[in-house]
Amino acid sequence: MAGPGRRGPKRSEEARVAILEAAARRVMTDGYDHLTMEGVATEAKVGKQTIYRWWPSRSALVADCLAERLLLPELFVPDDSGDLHADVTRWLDNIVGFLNAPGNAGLLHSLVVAAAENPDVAAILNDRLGLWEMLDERFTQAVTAGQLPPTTPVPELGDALIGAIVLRGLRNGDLGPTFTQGLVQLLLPPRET
Amino acid sequence: MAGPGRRGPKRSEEARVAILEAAARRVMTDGYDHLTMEGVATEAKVGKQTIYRWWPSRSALVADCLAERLLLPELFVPDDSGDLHADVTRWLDNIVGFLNAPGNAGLLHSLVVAAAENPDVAAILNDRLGLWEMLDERFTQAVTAGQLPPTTPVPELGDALIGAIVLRGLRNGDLGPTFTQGLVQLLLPPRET
Amino acid sequence: MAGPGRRGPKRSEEARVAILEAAARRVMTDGYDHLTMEGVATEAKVGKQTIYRWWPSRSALVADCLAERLLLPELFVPDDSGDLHADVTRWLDNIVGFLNAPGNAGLLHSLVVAAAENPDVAAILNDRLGLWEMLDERFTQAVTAGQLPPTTPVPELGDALIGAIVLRGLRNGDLGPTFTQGLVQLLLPPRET
Amino acid sequence: MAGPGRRGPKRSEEARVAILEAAARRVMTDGYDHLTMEGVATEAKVGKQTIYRWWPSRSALVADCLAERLLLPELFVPDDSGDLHADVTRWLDNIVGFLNAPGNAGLLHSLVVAAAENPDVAAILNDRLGLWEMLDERFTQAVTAGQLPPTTPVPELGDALIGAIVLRGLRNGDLGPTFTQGLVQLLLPPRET
DNA sequence: AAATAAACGAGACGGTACGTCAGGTCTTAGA
DNA sequence: TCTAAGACCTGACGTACCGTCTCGTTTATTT
Repeated sequence: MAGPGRRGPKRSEEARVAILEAAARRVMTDGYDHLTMEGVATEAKVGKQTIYRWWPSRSALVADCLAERLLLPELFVPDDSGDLHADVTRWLDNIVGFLNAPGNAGLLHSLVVAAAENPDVAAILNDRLGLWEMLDERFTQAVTAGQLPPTTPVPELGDALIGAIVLRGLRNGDLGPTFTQGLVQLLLPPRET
Repeated sequence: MAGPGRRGPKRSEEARVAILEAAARRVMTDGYDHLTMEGVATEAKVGKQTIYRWWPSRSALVADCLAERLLLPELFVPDDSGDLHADVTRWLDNIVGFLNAPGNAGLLHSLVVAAAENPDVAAILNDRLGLWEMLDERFTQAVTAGQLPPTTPVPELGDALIGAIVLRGLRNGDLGPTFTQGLVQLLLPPRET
Repeated sequence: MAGPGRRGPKRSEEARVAILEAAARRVMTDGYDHLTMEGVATEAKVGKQTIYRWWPSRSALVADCLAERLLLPELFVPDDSGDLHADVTRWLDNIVGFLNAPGNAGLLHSLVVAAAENPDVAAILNDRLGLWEMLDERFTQAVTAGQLPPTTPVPELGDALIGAIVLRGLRNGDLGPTFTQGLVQLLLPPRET
Repeated sequence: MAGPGRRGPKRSEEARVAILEAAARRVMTDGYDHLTMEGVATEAKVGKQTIYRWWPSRSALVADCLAERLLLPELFVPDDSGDLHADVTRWLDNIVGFLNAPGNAGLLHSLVVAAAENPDVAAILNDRLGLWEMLDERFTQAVTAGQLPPTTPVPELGDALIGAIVLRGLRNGDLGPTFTQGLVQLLLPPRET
């Protein structure tokens, strides 16, 4: 967009940040479906056109918020302590703990809606957030280490894990220890003791 | 709403059906997020008030469409042939086949959005559609029959199965045989040969 | 627009009047070029769409204000006392007095702009206001009565009279007795005494 | 361009002319009310600031276009052949011919609007264009020569003449020979035969 | 039968937000 | 230091729908 030998003023970093922060704040408080461009513009003290100049839609705005870690600040990297059960359990507890935190009640709903409405958001959630990537890595490592059978369908394992969480979350179902332990027991081979 | 000794005309079944069909058509063609009450009213040749008289919101409308099987006509009942692998594989192929069908491209997205925005829709998808219920039943039966270990966390198994499908669908990812076979292999114990 | 056997609610006279009055007020205070649809809507406590439903543009709004005598309440009918000089002088003084009145400073400018931008406004000023028509009538009568030569080009006489006033007004020039007397002397044959 | 011993570039004559020509072109084609600063800047390949540096408003731009004869190239100087009727008739025909020329349809409207909205434009039209001045001169000469009575209110005569034209033009009325002849007959004393 | 009342189609109403256009100011890089 | 480019905040544009509220018509019960 901005060539190297471009004339004119540079994009205002101040405005950019103010917009993203306002958008993230609105999503957290009111949910994605009550997010409006005008609301963001007002809250960010910015002209509407400044938003539309750089983002084509509110979902693109949310995608950028995600990319800048303004909505999901934590990375949820699974540990690699050698104990797969423990690592996955801890990872699950982290995520579930985050989703159960007071302010994050509607966040999952918002992100799912945003992702369903805009492939870019889905892509960001996929790639930039790295949930799948990190799980794949950890599970591939587990296969190498013999903690998982070599025939394990790693991608499906990730989908099943995250999918179960999302589904439960959408239904406002139980996201407690019963759930996480059930998942671990279901998806990981019995711990050899 | 309509007392026994009520005066005046009865609720018009014609209008009711026209509205639901128009709504279902719109969701199928344009997606849930482009569904508008005015659009439905126009397409159903009905006054807006007639919609608002009976449904409080567009998501309630979609919930009713679901309940009337106008959006998901099939029931996806898992077989019980005694061969769990085969039954689950067939069930998965049915669902995936439906989702991959030409007209149903955006349907999953629409339903997820509707469910995320309105708990009633989520409840309908849960209860009335009976996906979880039927899976639970089949898996419980499998536990009884010794096809699954008695410790199997049945609810989580259902969530993992459906969750993986939904997640893949949302990302427009591969919903082919590799995926379904991977899921079966992952979630069911190895077939005893 | 509204057929005779139309169902539905009737057009709200309250809203119609509020809009016209707000528009007229704005034109009087701020001038036609600062007239905005949003301003009118706000001042009339009306939705914007209610304005656009009935008037296609702000000039149409002004045209209607004129037609309803909200901007030019007086009719400026020339007398017919038999004394043409006196009658025309009185008519001129009326008009000039109106234009010179405190609140009406920018009105002429506004109306000229509105008329130049929208033929409908021009037509209203022509026909409904009846300036030309009344002058034509008076002058035709004068021709009949022998107060004007039979060859008098009556339409041009009206244009010259009104045109001179408009031109002076636009330039914020002198609109005093010198001007009116000059016009009378110029355009009417010398008084026979 | 830059004189010797001068620091920094002088005002770009190229830019100035390009701006004025673009503005004049826009007024001729789209009319004054569709004239935009951004449009002129784009068409003149000039930064907006370069316009605002030298002209405070679009009406000032139009005023300058007038002053540079980019909009009204002709001067409309009345002849002084000794025959007042002929001279005025010729002058009227010139003006009317210009206004009736194909490309000049909306020009009168545009100029009237610009003049009504901005006194500077009105002043330019008054002074620089010299319509009134030249008419005054010619009529004063006519008075001296005895072609007009000594009591003729010369300024009002000019206003009546030009005002009639403007009014007719605004109403898109007839600007043909009937009109011009009528005006001459009305405003000038009968030709002495 | 007449009166009554609800449901219907139509659509006007006050609003909110949309996405765009232009205004006028300010900033940057190039000549 | 003037220019071309263009980002910025502001505000109005005209449109799409929202959910509510009349209208006048059409049924279906009571009285």
